[in-house]
Amino acid sequence: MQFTSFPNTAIPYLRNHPHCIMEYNYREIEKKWQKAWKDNQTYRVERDLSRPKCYVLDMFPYPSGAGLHVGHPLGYIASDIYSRYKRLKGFNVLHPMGYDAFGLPAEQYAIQTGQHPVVTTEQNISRYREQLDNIGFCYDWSREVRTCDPSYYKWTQWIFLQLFHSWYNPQSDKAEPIETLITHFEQFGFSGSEDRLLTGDVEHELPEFTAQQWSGFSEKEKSDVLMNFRLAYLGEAWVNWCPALGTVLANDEVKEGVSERGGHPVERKQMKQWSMRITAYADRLLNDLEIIEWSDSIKEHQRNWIGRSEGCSLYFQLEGHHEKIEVFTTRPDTVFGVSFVTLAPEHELVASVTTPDRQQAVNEYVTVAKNKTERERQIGKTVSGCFTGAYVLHPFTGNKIPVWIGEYVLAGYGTGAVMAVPAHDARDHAFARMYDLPILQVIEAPAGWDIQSESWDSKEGKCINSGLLDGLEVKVALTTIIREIEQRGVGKGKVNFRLRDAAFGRQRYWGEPIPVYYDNGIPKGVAEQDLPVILPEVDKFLPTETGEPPLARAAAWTYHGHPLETTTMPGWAGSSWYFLRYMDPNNANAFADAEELQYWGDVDLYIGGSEHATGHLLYVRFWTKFLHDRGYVPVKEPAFRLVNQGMIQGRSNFVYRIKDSNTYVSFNLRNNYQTMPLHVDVNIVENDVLDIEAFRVWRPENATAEFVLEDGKYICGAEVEKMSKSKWNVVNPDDMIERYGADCFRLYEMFLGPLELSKPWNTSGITGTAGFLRKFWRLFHQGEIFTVTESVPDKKAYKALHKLIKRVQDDMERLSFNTSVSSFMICVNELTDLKVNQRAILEPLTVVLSAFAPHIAEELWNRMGHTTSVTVASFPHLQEEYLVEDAFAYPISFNGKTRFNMELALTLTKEEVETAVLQAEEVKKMLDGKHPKKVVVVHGRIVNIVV
RNA sequence: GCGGACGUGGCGUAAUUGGUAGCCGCGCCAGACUUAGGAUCUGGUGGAGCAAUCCGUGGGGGUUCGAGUCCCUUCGUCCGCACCA
Repeated sequence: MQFTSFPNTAIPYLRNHPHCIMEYNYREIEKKWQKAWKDNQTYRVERDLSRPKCYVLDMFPYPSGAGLHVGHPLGYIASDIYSRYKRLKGFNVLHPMGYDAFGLPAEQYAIQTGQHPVVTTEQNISRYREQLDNIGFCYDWSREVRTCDPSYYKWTQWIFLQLFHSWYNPQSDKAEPIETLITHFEQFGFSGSEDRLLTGDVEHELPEFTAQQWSGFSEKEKSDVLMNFRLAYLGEAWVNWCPALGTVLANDEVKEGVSERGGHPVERKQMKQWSMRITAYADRLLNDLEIIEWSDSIKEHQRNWIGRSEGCSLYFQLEGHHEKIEVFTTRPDTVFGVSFVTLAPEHELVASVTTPDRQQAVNEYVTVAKNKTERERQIGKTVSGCFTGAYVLHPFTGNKIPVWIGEYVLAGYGTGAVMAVPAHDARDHAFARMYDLPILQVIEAPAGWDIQSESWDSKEGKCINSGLLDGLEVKVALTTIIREIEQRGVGKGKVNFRLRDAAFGRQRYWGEPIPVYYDNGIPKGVAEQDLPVILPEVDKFLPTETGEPPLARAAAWTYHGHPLETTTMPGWAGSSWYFLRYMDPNNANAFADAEELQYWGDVDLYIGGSEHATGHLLYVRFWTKFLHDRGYVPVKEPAFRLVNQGMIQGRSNFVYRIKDSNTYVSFNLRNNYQTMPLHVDVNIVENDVLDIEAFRVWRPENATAEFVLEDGKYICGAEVEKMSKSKWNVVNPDDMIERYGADCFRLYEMFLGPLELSKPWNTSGITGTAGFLRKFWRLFHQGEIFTVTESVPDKKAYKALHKLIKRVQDDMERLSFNTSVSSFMICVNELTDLKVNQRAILEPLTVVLSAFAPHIAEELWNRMGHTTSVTVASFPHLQEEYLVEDAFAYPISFNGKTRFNMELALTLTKEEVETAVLQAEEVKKMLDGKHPKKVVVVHGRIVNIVV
């Protein structure tokens, strides 16, 4: 373990002047030790093969202009405590922090003010750092990373190039260099859409070619073919276009049809676009959820987002055309119930299959449907559709089946076409009812079920009217029909995913440049040795007059004379691998050294918000798996254990003004008047009592305010809302620390409740933890004098201490921080009652507390004569013998109801306890001469007498 | 609609394997010290009742000697996803 020696100046501070600070002066103590830790680089961490590693990571923040409120540090405090605990337990703990510094808000601000995002980002970062430093975290700041730093994004670009130069081989089930694919083409060519090489989101047709044809292709043709396989690729894609932000957004950046940042409308648009083939990893992303310890809710979100469904594709031959319509269905067992086929309005066959007489109606319908935004489509859930005039032939019966267009069919899922079975699908049913299409029952429904008025969607029942399937249960029918479909060559068993490839290009300035240039229209990766491609200066952070992204404004935005890509990477690029950079943050030759990667491995504990469930947490898993496939990192998953801290909500306070007056009525009297509730700054309210003087100066118009009081006080109303400026309920950690100290603040945040739970912030409770720290401090002082004795403590004192040690150990593994804080309180209460001031108790107690309240612990540790930091102490060894009891007050219950307690030696056996209990006077009285039916004795727990 | 989380005093919460429900803290009540208290310290505090006692973990049912904890059912709150074929 690294030995941290303290400067000599710190030592006489205490021993020579033991009485110089008599009361707990947190301001002085905290400032002093924060400086000492910094000067001594106490939290610096190096690879150390002699000790087990532990990697504790916080999701790094986006440094916004608003700074931190009390909700933000919750997870940081938890991870800090855990890190300190693990250090005391002998682990070499990597606990870094950095900034996710590229992103939209800084750029929007830049557009409004002309201020360069570098400047505002820098300012926001220093503000964040100041606030973080106040709390006394044990981050190794020498490892800080910023995603906007060229020495960092050089490697983000490098990883992009690896993705660009790789493809996913379904045979080896991993990513490989694109060269292995080229070799394959050179030898075997490509056998078209049935080729097993196609993976992920490659649904569109890629014509087959022979090896010979391949070698005859031009460079451009080869590039176009390979683009269908690269893991980072440029392709036509339906994207979420946000006109207000002037950029494309990924699916997870769109919530309810509007942009997550700013709430602007988003529309579907087909664009040439850089994308990430995350769909190639869909199965592994799903399956490996089994091997990681993440919360059920996050895993469920990811499963939901990936959306795996098993079924089959099925071709319907168009009558009078040589084309077929391919549908995807999870219910091929209902194929005999198909009464029409529905295409998405965007489906590519719509134009060619529509008959002349239907042309006008179809055109009108498609135009209306296409122009609707996603949001409008979601809101207007009315059934709508249009007949194309075309027919397909049923693959089994040969019957003619009409082809319709329906808005309820999504272009982006499956093949954009469905076989409609109205009898067994509620959506098809609604459509059929609307347009009076036949409803053919093919699965038995419960007796009395009217299939004409409601569909039977359940996967239960026997097949009827289904030829070869008749009499089979659904589950059996499914496998039977898929086999049959494949034998007839009309389709094949298939797994479909909801997950789409991720849009990667952003038409914005403040992001990593994509290291690609165009050589005669052929996209090529910038050479590794030329990285990083530095973000250029531009005159304005706006698109060009011709609508090109801001980077097109940069002078000489070229690479060896070729134009460079003008879109930039999305916010999630830099955060998809930062956990790796922390292991070796200053490496100029690699994103991280292989030995560092090997030593630190994966993140042991990752703490962050659940809002990243389907964005960051999916992408970081994807990139990790990719880098693993290509042999760059040893781990398959970035984080073994993930915990989502709950949100801290605001607790707003209200005052009640009488209408058209400047008079305010106290809460319980408000209904006697016509009043209007108004938010009042929670910082001038304590325990719901308004500080009237502060209120008068809060706003000029309040100077003359009058009050209707109750019991001489003005009581405010309260409500739990989101913490936000406009609601005047923001509580700033700096204010809390100024008033109560960082240690107190840390304890209180943890004391609020379980880490994962969302809860409102209520400042009143903090006096409890403040009182605890004073009480703790008083254990070490007699009046004004620091007094810790060498005498031998009472057994009871040892018991109190070891009870605490046991609790904290257990709690740390469960991440139950709130119960630990309460155990500290119990312990200090007990030690105070016992008047304990012995070193043998107080020293280990200080070490245990140091993980939670490091400043006060360091100070007292120092006062006890130590010249090294408490952070390099060892967690006290639990001695169970102090916890052993020789007697136990058995609760004696009758029929499960406890009546009284009986103190009995724990050496007594079950039988002896039973005898002793039955002889007791109280028991005889309760039994009133009757014989107990049964006596249950649980040793050391309870006695239950059944009468 | 589907999925997840959760319902315990006035409030935040605790109860580790099914074994004394309400630990710890806030608030509240009383007292001490004080010119004063939004300071500090001490004691009390689930509800009803003078009391013995009774009731009590959203509601109902079940398993068990024993259920806050397990099972079924129902209601409510929060969070996801949502025409995903």
